[in-house]
Amino acid sequence: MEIGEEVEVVERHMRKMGFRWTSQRSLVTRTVFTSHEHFSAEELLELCRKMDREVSRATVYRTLSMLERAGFVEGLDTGDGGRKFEHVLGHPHHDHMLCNSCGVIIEFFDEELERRQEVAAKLHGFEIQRHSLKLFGICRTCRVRKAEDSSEA
Amino acid sequence: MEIGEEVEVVERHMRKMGFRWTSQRSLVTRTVFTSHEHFSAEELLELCRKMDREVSRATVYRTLSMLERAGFVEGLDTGDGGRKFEHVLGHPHHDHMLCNSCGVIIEFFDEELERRQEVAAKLHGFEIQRHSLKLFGICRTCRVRKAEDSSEA
DNA sequence: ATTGATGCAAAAGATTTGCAAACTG
DNA sequence: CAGTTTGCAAATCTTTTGCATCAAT
Repeated sequence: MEIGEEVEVVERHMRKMGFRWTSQRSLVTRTVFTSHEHFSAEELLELCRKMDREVSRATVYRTLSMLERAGFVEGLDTGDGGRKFEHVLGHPHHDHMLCNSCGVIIEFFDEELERRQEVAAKLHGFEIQRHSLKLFGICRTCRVRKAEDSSEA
Repeated sequence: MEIGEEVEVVERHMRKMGFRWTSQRSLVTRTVFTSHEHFSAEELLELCRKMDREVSRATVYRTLSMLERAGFVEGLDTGDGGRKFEHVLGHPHHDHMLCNSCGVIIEFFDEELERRQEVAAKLHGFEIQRHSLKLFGICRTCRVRKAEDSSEA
């Protein structure tokens, strides 16, 4: 799916929900779908301001939260109090590994993990609406680097 | 393990690490291990102030963060920007289900889930240090209540 | 024209920090 | 005693909100 299409899907959905489609909402939405990395709200604001340095912080925050509630964007707590976001459209579900050393975020998916979560939920009569699985640790690159550092020393 | 013992374990560990053991650190630690629910930093401050209304917010925050870094306390992002904490000593690892309706937090554990996470990590050369799995949805009680509400209506 | 959306600046909530004074080892 | 830790208040950081103005339908 190209970015233009994704933005149109969002626009149609928002209009259907009775929201107005403004140039700001279009800008923020385009920026969200152009960003193929995880971004914080402030980073999104900066990215938007590169296109239009007049957008207000409030509008970016409001639009981001609108996109999140509509399910086009998902928030990800980074474990240290921060939050990152990613777009979801045309981006199948996945979980995350976060490197405590370099901060990189790796996406992964495991069918069996998904299944077992449903099993565990059923056992408690719990109905899953969404889930969040994060593995915190050290990524391959950092492990290699550390191994090298210690052999050099 | 009784609360006194847990506090002693923490005290010994902290002293060994070269930290000083003050009345405030003892108070915060005792409060953390007395709390058998998930608490926010501000709630912990209030609980501590019930024992000693002189403790400062900064000290409670600093001690909490010290306990977290030492691994005696774990933080849990509630998905809406908030953070809750729980003590870990003598409290085996578990994951959480969070009810979006009533806010209750259910703890659960599934051996197979743990195993699969390791498998997924290995596949990416990633070394897990800790993980966080949260299922957001509706708990049994709320589901029953909703079913009743709709049949009454 | 109506009503929702924007921008601003102020407010709010959570946590951190600088520094003098108090306390621990 | 020396070096930590505390308490306070101010500073940060992130996000939200009130309200007058502007714009989409």
